[in-house]
Amino acid sequence: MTDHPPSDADRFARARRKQSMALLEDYVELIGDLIAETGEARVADIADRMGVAQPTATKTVARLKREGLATSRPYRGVFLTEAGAALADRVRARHRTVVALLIAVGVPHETAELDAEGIEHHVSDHSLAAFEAFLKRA
Amino acid sequence: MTDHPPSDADRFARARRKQSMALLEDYVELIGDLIAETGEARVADIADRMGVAQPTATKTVARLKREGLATSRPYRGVFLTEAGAALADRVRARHRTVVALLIAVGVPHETAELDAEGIEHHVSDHSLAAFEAFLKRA
DNA sequence: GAATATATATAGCCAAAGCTATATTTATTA
DNA sequence: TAATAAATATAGCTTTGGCTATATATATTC
Repeated sequence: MTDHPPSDADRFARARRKQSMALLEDYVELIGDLIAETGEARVADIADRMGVAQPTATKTVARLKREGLATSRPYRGVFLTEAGAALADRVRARHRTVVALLIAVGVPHETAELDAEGIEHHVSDHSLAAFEAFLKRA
Repeated sequence: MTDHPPSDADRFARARRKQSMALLEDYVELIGDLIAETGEARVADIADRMGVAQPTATKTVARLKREGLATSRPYRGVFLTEAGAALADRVRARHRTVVALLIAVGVPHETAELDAEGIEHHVSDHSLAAFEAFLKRA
């Protein structure tokens, strides 16, 4: 039971859920990058790299903390929890695979990077595995 | 000039713009489908197929009207403008191509349909052309 | 044609993600 | 160390996209 093909409504609901994760994924990946690059993730740098105003970044960091992905103390930098760091790693790997697949099917490099930014959040583990298999045999 | 490679902020801003179009694209496609299938697009049917409550569908139809994509009169069905119908056609074609590409690289049919729902909105015309070329020579 | 059922609209709520303006805290430098 | 600069936080606004509850209009059926 519960094995009927997904309805339109099911598919849309799924896409909405993925979308609500997308921003969190981008933030944890960026915070991981900043820590790797500069040793710390400051709210001002996060805002700058995300292309948003500083209070917007502050607010989203608060959401990351609520969701158990990051920690921070007032007027100090932002850090990833274990869960946040693990998510960042998965997101980074998925991003690379999506870009590689796009290039493999003929999308120019720069376009691949641009489109991947939105696409990656909607690629399931199932599809990701298929992409990796395709890239291996291509 | 203005030809430096896109920054992170540029890419994120682009993905945000695409996302804000996504819901409108889904609605016009669905409205087009309903009209094709049943001769009319009623708010109750739109809500049902989108998997949202009826007032949510009403509100989004209002936004479609504001954006010049649809028309409607109180307690009557919803219709697409020329712009709305043209968008629906483009969206439908893009959806088919994205599903076909996913299948071509080895993603199972049902997963392809599920993932395409979110992915399609972030596939640029440039990538779409590459997908079509790949499918042709595959 | 009046009663009932169905469909649509409206009111009012919530959370997310953006913004500007301003207060506060931390860091730097004169 | 006091003044200044820079970073962060907070307040308060907007739009979008959800929701429930309820009012109103249209359709149906007795």
